[in-house]
Amino acid sequence: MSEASCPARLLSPIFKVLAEPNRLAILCALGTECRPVTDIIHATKLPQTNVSFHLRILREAGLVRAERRGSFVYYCLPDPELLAILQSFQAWARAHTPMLTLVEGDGNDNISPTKRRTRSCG
Amino acid sequence: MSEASCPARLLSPIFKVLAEPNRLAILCALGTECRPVTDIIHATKLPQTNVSFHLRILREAGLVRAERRGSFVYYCLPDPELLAILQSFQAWARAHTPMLTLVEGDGNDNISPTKRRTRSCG
DNA sequence: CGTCAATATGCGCAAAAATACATGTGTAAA
DNA sequence: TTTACACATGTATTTTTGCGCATATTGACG
Repeated sequence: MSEASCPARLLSPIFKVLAEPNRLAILCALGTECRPVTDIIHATKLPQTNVSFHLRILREAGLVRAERRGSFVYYCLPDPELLAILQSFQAWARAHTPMLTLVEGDGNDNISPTKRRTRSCG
Repeated sequence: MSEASCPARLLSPIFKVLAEPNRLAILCALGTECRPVTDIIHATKLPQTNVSFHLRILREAGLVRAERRGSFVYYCLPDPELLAILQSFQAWARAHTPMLTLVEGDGNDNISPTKRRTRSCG
């Protein structure tokens, strides 16, 4: 059980691509359809060069696919299941991380582990 | 469909935490059990300060929980479902990204979209 | 109380990554 | 072929982030 069954090296580059808010916004803007870059620019309100920059990273990671149609380049997800996975992940996040835009938490997320002795996990 | 249903702002910080290979390795080293930091250090072969550094980030993200037992601090996942989600993600990655440690791909992952006219998505 | 082991933190640095700006490329139409 | 539009790329700059080192804190023990 050294690292063969550990998804670290496999998932890390994908998570690194998905960690960028603008890239996630681009994926969401795409949804399940193919859309030209101009649409993405309008949907995300990002400058064109920035959108192209992120699209390249998404493309090289295999998270989007590009096809030219005339003078437009359409981008789409290679698999709609990716959106489903993202949403299930989102559901988990909603349930387990109170560190959102919520005004305040119970203060349990920023304690120093040196301070507690709860002992409920063992 | 502006950004309320878009998981960008919600998932981005979590992905950012998960994007670090050593942090994923720590999560994998934890598995479903609670283990003291020393165990994690041995399992990951990382220097102690580095492990503590990453553990803090994981803790503040709500991805691990810390409990002191005597002079040891045990870390564990707040929810075993996280591992399941990671594995489903891994399954998806295996199927959709040939950009792994594979010696070579079909060359379809680094093409410039300016070069192609496949037209199979419309 | 002094010491040791376990763990956390502050700081400086180096590497990486994101953004903006300028520019290049390709395609369609005049 | 010239112009205009859609998109990509290269470069410089700034910000972020991971790491190592030294050090501080905490608890067990004598």
